[in-house]
Amino acid sequence: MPKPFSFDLKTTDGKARRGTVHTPRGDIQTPAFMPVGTAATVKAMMPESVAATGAEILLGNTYHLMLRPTAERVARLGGLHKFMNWSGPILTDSGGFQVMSLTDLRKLTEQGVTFKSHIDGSKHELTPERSMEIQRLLGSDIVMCFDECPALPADRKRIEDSMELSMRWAARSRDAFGDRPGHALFGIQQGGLEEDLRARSAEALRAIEFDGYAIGGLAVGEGQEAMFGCLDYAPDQLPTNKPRYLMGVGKPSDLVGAVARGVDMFDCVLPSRSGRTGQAFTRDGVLNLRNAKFKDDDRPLDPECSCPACQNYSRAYLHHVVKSNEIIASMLLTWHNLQYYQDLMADMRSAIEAGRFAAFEKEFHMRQAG
RNA sequence: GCCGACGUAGCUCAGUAGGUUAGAGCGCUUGAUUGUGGAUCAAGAGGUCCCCCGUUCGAGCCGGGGCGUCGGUA
Repeated sequence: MPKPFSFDLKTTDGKARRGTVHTPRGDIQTPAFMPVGTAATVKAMMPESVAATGAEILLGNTYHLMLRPTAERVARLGGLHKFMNWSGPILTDSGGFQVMSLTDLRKLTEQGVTFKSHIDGSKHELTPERSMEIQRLLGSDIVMCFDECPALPADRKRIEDSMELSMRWAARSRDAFGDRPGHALFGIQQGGLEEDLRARSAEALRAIEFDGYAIGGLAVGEGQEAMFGCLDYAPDQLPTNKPRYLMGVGKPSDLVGAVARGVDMFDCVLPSRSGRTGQAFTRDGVLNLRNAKFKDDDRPLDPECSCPACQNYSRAYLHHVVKSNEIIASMLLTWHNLQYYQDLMADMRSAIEAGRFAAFEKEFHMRQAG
């Protein structure tokens, strides 16, 4: 059987890596950005439009889908790909992040987490075993370990205990996942901003063996400088021959800095959420389309962008529909932001291939600042 | 013409026995947003309390007059 899931590292430039993740549902060129489609939809986007931006893989979410419409129903209806009309690979988060983000609605034990549904208040239990089962029912191509992720800042004891729990859960996730050719299981490194804890976490994960390794627990309140400080060593602690995925990151400058430090994959709600709140990422920095200064601005959002928002509409129009709360505002700005993110990743891939990533990084920062 | 109600922020309205710097919601002007609770949060600007006179130590509030809006009526 041909390698059903694999990673080819093609070339490196400094620490930056250019590779390809092969899956039965298609290849993913890395460094890659994965749009977030929490509830079986990238909000405000048709799946074919998401594909048109160049995205090769999407995220789905265990927690949200288990509550509604439930994993069993998705399975009965033919799996998540068919259900949401996305034929490419899908990575599913395990619900671990909601352990943190829904902190008021959950109870944490060694066994797992009990959530109170934010929809109707009903109780639901999530364990490593149940998370694996849900992600299998969804038909996820890249399954994430069930982990726990403390918000920062947190004291060392809390971070250490949490990391060790996540490592025990990683082992349980591995056992529960079993052997599923064509489907990958990624481990998630924790350890906050403590280098030795990160090292111990990486060691534990490498001993278990995964198809890819995520760096979790970052971009949770520590700031970019501290995050980069951690990324100066964290990726190096993970295997070189497997994809490295920085979870939940980030702003364009976060992506560039993380690629420079050896990260291959990203996901973030920022381009889609910001699109819905009027914020646009462009080659010349961030624009907030709510701002009154765009009322009479006849220029395109980003003249170098190929997306429909930039090709067919003015900043004045985008301002108007944002202020009027029109649905098309979310559609156009989300599309633009996702296009910009994909273009940024493509530019980084080209720069690495050409061995000029350092120069790219410099130019990027100059334009964003200017 | 007469009777009645009303007049406070851009809008809709609160405003407690008359008591410091007059409030709310929405809107407006900004900012935040990182493994999405279609979420949320933060900051700011904005007032001749319709006008005049009076009572009072002190008036958005009480009295008189005027103006305006709305309703009723002839």
